[in-house]
Amino acid sequence: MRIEDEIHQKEFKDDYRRLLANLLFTNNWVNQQLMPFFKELGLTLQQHNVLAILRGQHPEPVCFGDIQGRMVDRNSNVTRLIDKLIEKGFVTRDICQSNRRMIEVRITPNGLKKLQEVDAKFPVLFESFHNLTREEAVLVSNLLDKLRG
Amino acid sequence: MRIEDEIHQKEFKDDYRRLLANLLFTNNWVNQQLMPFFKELGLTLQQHNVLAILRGQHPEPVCFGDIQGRMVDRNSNVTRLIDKLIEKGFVTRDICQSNRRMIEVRITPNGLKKLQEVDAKFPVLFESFHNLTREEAVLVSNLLDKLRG
DNA sequence: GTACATCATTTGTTTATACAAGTATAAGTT
DNA sequence: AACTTATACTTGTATAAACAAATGATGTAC
Repeated sequence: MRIEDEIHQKEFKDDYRRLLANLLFTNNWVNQQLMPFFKELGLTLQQHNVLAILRGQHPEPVCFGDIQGRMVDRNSNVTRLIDKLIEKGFVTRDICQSNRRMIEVRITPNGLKKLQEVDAKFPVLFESFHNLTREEAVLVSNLLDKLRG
Repeated sequence: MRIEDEIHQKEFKDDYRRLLANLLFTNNWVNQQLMPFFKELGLTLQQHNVLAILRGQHPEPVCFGDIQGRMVDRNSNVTRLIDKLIEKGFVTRDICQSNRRMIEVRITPNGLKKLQEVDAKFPVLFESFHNLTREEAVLVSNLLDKLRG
């Protein structure tokens, strides 16, 4: 469905403004599919992002700064995210002995199990993305890279 | 800059997951340019969106439902957005006489002036968008339309 | 015209975001 | 060693998002 129809706007002043509206609108659209998906699994999008980062380094620990630098949403407050994940038993935190300012975060077996649960249900989540061919997905992704400069 | 480098991830499992990460990341990137821009002008992104919708119908009023349906971010609480805009003197609200459940919202001269102020500074905001050619902007926009189905 | 469903907006509550300021450790300087 | 600066994380706070429930006006069925 064209963005003009989605937001009941006849036309945009130029193609760049149309793209801006489309990006923001599409992001909301994506989020509204992601949020209930992750909620059902007892995670938020950001919490899942952190777990995936930790699994990527497992069994090595990751410190807060590295987590932040690898997160899709850079504005997340890592301290509070990790607090939540500890509550749920998905990660552990320890003071790094070589630099006591840093915190070593590790994913637990329970955290890994939760990620497998997420992975098992991923195909459902990605159904809508297959409205684009693989080639188109690559094309959009590369153009977004170009947009950011 | 490639999304892989932005979030320090070597590779993605598939092109669709890469696109998902790229969409979310790019949206955050866009927002971090938009937010300070609008903040400096005393508006939020959603408040500006409402004002632009009202200007589109001016001098006709717009009711809450129509505002919601035209907003880029559908989750916004229109009641509270309008409250803020009234505080700032940019809109007025009146009960619709033909259907007293509805609220007629109108943009004020001050609201129009604020929008002109925004428009005057828009070119700066859109500089980064010109990393894409007009053709590329159209292409991405159309592919996003296709993605949503 | 009373009862019931629907519609348009409002309010409440919980959680998350944005941003600034604070604390503790480490590293560099004189 | 004392002093400054930078680093890595924490805390506080004000605002906004998400979601459910409530209010009040209108339309519809009987």
